[in-house]
Amino acid sequence: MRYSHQRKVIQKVVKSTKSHPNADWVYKETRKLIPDVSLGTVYRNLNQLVINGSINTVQDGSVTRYDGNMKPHYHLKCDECSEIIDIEIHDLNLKNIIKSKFDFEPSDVDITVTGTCNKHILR
Amino acid sequence: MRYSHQRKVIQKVVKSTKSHPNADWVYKETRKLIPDVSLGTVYRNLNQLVINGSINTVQDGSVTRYDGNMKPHYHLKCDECSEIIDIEIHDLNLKNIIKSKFDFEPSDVDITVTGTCNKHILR
DNA sequence: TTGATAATAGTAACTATTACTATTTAAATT
DNA sequence: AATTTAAATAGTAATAGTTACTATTATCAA
Repeated sequence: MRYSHQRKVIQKVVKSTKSHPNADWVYKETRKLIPDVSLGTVYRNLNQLVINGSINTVQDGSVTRYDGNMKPHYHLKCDECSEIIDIEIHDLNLKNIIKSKFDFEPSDVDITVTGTCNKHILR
Repeated sequence: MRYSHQRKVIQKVVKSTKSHPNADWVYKETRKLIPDVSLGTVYRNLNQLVINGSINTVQDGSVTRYDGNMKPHYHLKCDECSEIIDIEIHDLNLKNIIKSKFDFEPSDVDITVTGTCNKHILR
């Protein structure tokens, strides 16, 4: 893959936030730095960055969000404010459970817990 | 909600399979039984069946699939054949872990494990 | 410096889904 | 049983998110 300034900026934009932005947000942020970048370029580069392992996706209903956090982690999604929060849980051992119990060779475990985040829990 | 023949048939179609079909498959199957059913009717009724707790959804990338299995369960998705398989794991205790460790009130846990199903594991 | 071709901007097209509207149907009321 | 009412429908248009296309521009190897 050849260098491109647009891709470098798009990667920086995604890595700059923990908000799990969608393509449109990335497009708007990138336009602040490269005013005539096109939406197609943003989509193409987001896909390429995912393929070459620089960023991840989080599926939020039918829209794809992007995640610059490359450490293994899971997601909490608040029903009230739709915020997506990264969490790290180790020793969950889910891959081994699945491998032994279900005759399936796991490559990736995706966990999303929906509920209410601390901003909306009344105390 | 008023009775409708279309909705009854759509529900039966979804409940008749473990294949987690998308709306278009449900539409085609329903047309075999009600030839002039419209795609809009299928979507509207699928959404209503989800709301009233008769069926569930599984998000498969950007397309919504439907699941007649109402027992608590998780999903395995094969990278080779795209098949989605229901699995039951009990005592995973994830809600309690999250509640205690992350200041978040969980309502639902969604787990999808991608990998290779037994049809494609070479032995 | 030049040549090959990957990447781009801008736009059109596509896919999954929802919205709209005149007509039909379920079911409550007479 | 006939009438009324509003929910549900078929058919179609519209929308949102994303991908494809094409002429032009930029990277980078020779």
